[in-house]
Amino acid sequence: MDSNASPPSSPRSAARGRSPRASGRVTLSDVAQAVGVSAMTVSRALRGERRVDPLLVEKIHAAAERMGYVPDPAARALASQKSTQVLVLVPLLSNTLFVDLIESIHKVLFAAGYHALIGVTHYDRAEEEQLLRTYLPLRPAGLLLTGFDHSPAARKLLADSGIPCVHMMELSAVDQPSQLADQTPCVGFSQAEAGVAITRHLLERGRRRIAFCAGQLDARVMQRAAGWRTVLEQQGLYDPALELLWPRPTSMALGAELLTQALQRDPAIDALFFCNDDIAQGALLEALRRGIPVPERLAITGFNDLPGSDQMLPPLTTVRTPRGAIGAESAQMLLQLIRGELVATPRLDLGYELVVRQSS
Amino acid sequence: MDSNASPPSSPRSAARGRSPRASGRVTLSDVAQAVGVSAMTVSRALRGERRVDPLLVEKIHAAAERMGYVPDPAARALASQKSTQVLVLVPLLSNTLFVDLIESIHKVLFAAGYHALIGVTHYDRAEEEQLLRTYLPLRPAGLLLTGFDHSPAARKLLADSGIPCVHMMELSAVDQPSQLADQTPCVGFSQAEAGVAITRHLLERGRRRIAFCAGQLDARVMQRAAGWRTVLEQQGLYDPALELLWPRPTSMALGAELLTQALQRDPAIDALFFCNDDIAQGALLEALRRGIPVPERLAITGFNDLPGSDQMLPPLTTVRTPRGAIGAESAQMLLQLIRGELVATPRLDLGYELVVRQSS
DNA sequence: CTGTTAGCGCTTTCAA
DNA sequence: TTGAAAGCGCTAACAG
Repeated sequence: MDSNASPPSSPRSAARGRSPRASGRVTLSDVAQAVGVSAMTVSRALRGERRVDPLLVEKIHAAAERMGYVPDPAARALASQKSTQVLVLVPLLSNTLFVDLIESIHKVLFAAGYHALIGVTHYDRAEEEQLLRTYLPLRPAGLLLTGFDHSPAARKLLADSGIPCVHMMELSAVDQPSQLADQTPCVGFSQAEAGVAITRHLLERGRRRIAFCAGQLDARVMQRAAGWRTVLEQQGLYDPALELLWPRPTSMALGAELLTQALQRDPAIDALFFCNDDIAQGALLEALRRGIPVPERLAITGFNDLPGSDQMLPPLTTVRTPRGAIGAESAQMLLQLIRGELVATPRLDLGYELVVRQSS
Repeated sequence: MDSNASPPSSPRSAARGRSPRASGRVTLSDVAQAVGVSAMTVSRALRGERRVDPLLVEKIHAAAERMGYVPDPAARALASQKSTQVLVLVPLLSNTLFVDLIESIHKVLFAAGYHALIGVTHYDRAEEEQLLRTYLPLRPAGLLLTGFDHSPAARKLLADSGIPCVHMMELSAVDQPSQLADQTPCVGFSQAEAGVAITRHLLERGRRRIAFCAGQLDARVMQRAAGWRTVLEQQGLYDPALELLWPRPTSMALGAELLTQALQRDPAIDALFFCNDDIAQGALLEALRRGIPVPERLAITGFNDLPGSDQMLPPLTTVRTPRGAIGAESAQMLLQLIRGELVATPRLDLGYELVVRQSS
């Protein structure tokens, strides 16, 4: 046979002009050729697989570095059916709570070579579902979702995808103490217990008519409400008129509004338990404006310990929620799931801390 | 030839058991087979290319829908060297400013079939550079960056990538009014002019000793400072002692601290121009705590008109920045660049609005 | 420990 | 207007 014979043999090797479709980037086989090994070996070496000659590994790393090789995530995702993206869905970015959550997630994932793809649901199950439909085809390596409140279709998407998923901020219900807990991976704390703690604190301070004021009535807010209600019912102090629920988003202005409404509805109210610090801050300022002494005439408490709560007049009593830790631990747990490792505590309770300042 | 003859012909067609590497998802050829056309036609039809029989288009859409076909972004990116991701880099998420920016970017991009990939630089050029290194290989369709302050290496990465890019929040410098402006695409407003406007307002209110108090000394803050300085110099009122610059992040607590420092340094100061609303709010609360009458004894102004500024005691005078519009217009401009369209105004000035409330 | 082969699912290119 | 062929850059699967 003539060695000048046509195509079949080594199609890429002598290719100087490259294929018309080539992207121009340095590829795995470029590096392989330079080092004098196969592309597969380079692939293995660069991914840090075992069973590659350490000397080769070194040479390959050097060549890759020198040639400016950067792996192509699309090719990798297509070939391996995996990506390094982790989809993170939060309800909102305008609450520092979720920003803190995201920051710590990002830190843990990034260090492990994964990337957070952030989606915002605006507390809307339909929007969450659409985001899942949009981003699941990207084959994220894992999912980090806020809460458990998903549409049935979203649940199905999640289940069908088979992608590991950790739920953040709240804990799955444990029906019977004697019974084994639900094994759905989740990291958070008991929102209901935190609601109980704040309410008990107000009772200890001698408050009798404690109103619960909330906006943005998501599942977690309602759990706090349940905690509050339980305590008041135990004490025979519960009255439905003490429940001020506002379905739309929270804001400082809403706090002023709810304080006004509460006192109009029942002037005997002596404490306001707000579901979030931002409305509590607004209420505090409204009290200042109207000359209502806090805490003497009215105790005010918030939730989450957001920036500025310690600066208020008076500083706001609140519950510090461990969102940084929740983000970090969720990401860590997800990484374990992605790697197929056993998760020791798939239902991780990180607790909360009552921060008593001068507003109560 | 025996029709039972082996492989070469139609390798995929009769494949029931599929290849061992197949992902299980419905592919383009599945749809093609169902409709009885080639995969190429399905590809064209689904992407809405012209020159496909309208009847076929309809049949193909129906089949795709029925079979649950979802395009594979990785395969698409690999084959076309394009993705639908747009990389959005912001300094911070804990400032509502950037959250508003992101929200409106997301809305515009999502509607056009693109997705925002959010990265946070923490005002750190090295971190920005690392993010670019990490995400540029994803072949984002475009880039949306905050400001113009990039490391030299980052500049090179940007230039080499050839990916369209719009800079947000500030405007490129125009050296000579008569000269053609720099054509780097950007959407924002003149930070310096806004600084001038606030300072003039304070002068009009009869203030003489106006301090500039800032944290997080990024380029935009320094431009506001320059505006302030220019005005004071024109009036012969400039004094370096009036400049209180704090390199670390802003917070309400910092506002309290800077107010204290300013009055210690010079008790004659009669106005404080804060670079951001959060520190201004902190200062306002500190004034309240110390019984300093605002604005009688001390005028206080902020920047950005963040949530809560209208709730303060007294409500805060500030500059409303058009971040929503900046996000939307930047995204729109980027889409034009991606599509190779001509951009009418590559340097888009969206202005600002002085919001005079009772603190000045 | 290393290499070969054969795709992943899509789109570019060119021909009909 | 449609299709066939080829390949984007990488890795799974199997040999050796």
